[in-house]
Parts: sequence; C-alpha cells; structure tokens
Amino acid sequence: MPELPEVETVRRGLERLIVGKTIINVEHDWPKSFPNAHADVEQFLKGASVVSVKRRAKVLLIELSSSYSLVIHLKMTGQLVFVAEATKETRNKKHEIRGRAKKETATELRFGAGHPNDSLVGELPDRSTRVIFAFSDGSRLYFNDQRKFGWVRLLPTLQVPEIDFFKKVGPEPLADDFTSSVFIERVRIRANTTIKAALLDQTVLAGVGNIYADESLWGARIHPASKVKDITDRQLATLYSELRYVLNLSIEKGGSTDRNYVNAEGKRGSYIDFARVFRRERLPCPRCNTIIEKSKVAGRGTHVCPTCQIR
DNA sequence: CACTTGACCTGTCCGC
DNA sequence: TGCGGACAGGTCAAGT
Repeated sequence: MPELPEVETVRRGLERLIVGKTIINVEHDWPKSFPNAHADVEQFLKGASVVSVKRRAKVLLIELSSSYSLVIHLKMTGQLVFVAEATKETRNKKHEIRGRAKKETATELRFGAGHPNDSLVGELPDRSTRVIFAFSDGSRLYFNDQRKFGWVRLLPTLQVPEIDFFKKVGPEPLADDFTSSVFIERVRIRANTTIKAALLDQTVLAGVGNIYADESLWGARIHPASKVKDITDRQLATLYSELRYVLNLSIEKGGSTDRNYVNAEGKRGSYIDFARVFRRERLPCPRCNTIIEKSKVAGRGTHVCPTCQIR
C-alpha cells in the first residue's frame, strides 16, 4: 500500500520518535520478514542506537550507531508503529487473556497473546506483527504486515546503496533537481508502454504507486492506457506538475489510508478524502460530473473519468 | 531486449 | 451461514 507520501509520513514520525533511542532486543516470527536476522543482530543491532531515519523511493532506512542500517520495505500492508510503553491496563489485559484456556495462534504463542478485538490500530502486538524492536526506555517499534510481502534487513550502511533495488531505482520526484524535462526524459524510456505502467515503473522514477498514478493522470486529463509515445511533451509537463502536486498534498495530509496504512503513531492519513478518482468508481467526477469508471490498466485497478481523460 | 503476466500472502467482500 | 472467486496500495521472476 504505502507509496512515497505514506512512507515519507512514517519516516517523519519515526525521526521524531526513535532517533537517539537504543535497541536492546528484537523478536521476529516470520523468517521472510527479517531474512538475515542472525549473528549480525547480536553484534550490530542489539545495543546500537538510532542515528537517523531516511527514505529512498518507498524504502525506509534506519541508520544505526553500529555502522549498520535497518532497511525496511512495507510493500502492500506493512506498518511501523511506535508504542511508548505498555500501560498497566494493557499488561493486566494480556495476563487475563493468557490466563484463560483460549486457543492461541502461532503469533500469540511467540509474542504473547494479542487483543482479540484489534481494530486497525489496536493493541500491539496483534496477529499481523512480524518483528518487534524493543528500546532501552521500554518503548517498542512494531513491524506489522498482514500479507507478509514486506521485509526488514540489517545491512552495513555502506552496502545499502549496493542492493539491487537501489542500483536501478529512478530519481526522487520531489527532489529540487527533478525538473519537468528530467521527468519527460525518464518517462520516455518506456515509449511503447502505457503511461500508467511507466509511472509505476520504479526504474523510471521512484515512489509512485497506484493511488498517485491515477490521481495525477486525472489531474493532467491523460488516460492511463495512453501509450507514452502518443503523449505530447506539453501533456507530460502538465503531468509532472500534477504528480508533484498530489504527492505534496498527500504528504501534507499524512498519506492515504485505504485499508491498512497507518503512520508511526498508528494513525490514519486523510488524503483519500481529497482524492478525485481513486476509489471513487460509480461516483461523479469532481470536474465534469461524469460517473467515474474502474477498469484494469498495467494489471492494476485503474480509475478514470471517461469524459476528462481521453485516450 | 521490451514489455506483460503470474506469484508471493492474508483478509475481506460479494454472489450463489 | 458457507464456500468459491475476485480483489487489495508493490515488486520480482518467469513468460511472450
């Protein structure tokens, strides 16, 4: 789920909440979520403190004092939620649940019982919790991921730029030097595909996903299924402005919560309330009142105003 | 090579 | 109420 604005929102929250804290322990239930958790964890994670929290594309980089970094991708359903400390009430409730002869899930066995009525941001850990980082002051950072697509890796900070994804990922669309002409040049790398596929291609540019592809294309009145080679430079220049507009607006609104996304404090973002086409199928286009249609482009659910957005 | 499609997972919703 | 199928914000590997 999380695209650039959501990951940036989490980054800003974590920067405020965990920089300077010391990690004293880590628990993880699903090997794929934290594939290289072994000897390095003992030596370079436990006892290390958080130096900075950065973002590149949709990836979070938590730099540690040990010269290692935690590299985290939330993929579709990942969350990073900081909890200052377990309340007395929480501990009692957990004890109560554990005390009963309640059927426990595998996660509950590993992490201790979660609350049975967890809402979007309920008591943690819950059954989607994959990794727990414990800090020396009693606070914790939970990596939750319902679909298990996301991952956390511990790497030497100097090796981070060498991972395959970073070697081929495109430029940051909100960087000062990402001009309209750079955008046009990048998008035209994929001349023979659809504009939506080009925007979603992380090697073309970084951080755009399904929401902001649809929203920016609506803003620029370009049909997502249009071939890049059939789109004029003038149209692409408009798309550039619209893309930067929706990304900045969404960061201002704390991102989009369509299903699972929450920020570092477990709170929803509100961009979806400002969306013009995304998830608005069968509703009127805010520009021309035509009913918005949903179809499939580039293998993804795609929202279009059939009047404003001509192929 | 350029581009498209499935797979990775769990959960939810919708129609029968 | 149950059950099968489609679908969900991302990225790879495998296919055409």
